[in-house]
Amino acid sequence: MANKVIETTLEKPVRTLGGLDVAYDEESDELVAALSRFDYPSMQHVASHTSRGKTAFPYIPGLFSFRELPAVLPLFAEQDRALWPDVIICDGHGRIHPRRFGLACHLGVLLDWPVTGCAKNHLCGDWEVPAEPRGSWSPVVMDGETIGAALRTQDGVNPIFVSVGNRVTLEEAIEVVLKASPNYRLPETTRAADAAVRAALAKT
DNA sequence: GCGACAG
DNA sequence: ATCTTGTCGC
Repeated sequence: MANKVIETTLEKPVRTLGGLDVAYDEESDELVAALSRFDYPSMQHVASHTSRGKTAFPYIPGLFSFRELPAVLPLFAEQDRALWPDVIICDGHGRIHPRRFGLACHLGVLLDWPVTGCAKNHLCGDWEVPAEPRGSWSPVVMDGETIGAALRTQDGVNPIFVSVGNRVTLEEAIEVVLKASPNYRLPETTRAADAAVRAALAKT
């Protein structure tokens, strides 16, 4: 499946951005997935919608997509492709993965759509701490190949990990994620999706 | 054998 | 991811 990842420049200018996140309720084995939508590059929040499901796979590092994708896919199946955000930002890695096929790649290949990975923590690969200023980044290398970047989205905060999911270049992924993170460590897309899943899970 | 390990 | 008090810093 990793061979099906297409690492190319975006085909059209980005006008909308999407963000994904999932929240769980261990007690009921229920989970909620959310897709947030933003105008780009204005980063004005347009809307967020959620989908409920049942946990059916445990969390295993390296097999993350098998846990979250079943809950995420319905968010796209319910919509016309023309309404999908131009670029989707996942809350997990893309090519930064032992088999170079993380959640963002898996979703990107299944949808055949531009997707970028954006994780809060390191999974694999060697990297150096980037310079302090916002926008600084350093490559994440594995087997001599650059598979992603450690990106500083705000001065002095810990870097986040950006990597190609599908149909974008690493440089484009870094630019989009940085512009989507004007005020906080995480992209507005991820923050909005996170707020949506928590709110939905709260009223259960 | 030992350490690392997205959410 | 989720739980959960106090604490440090702007």
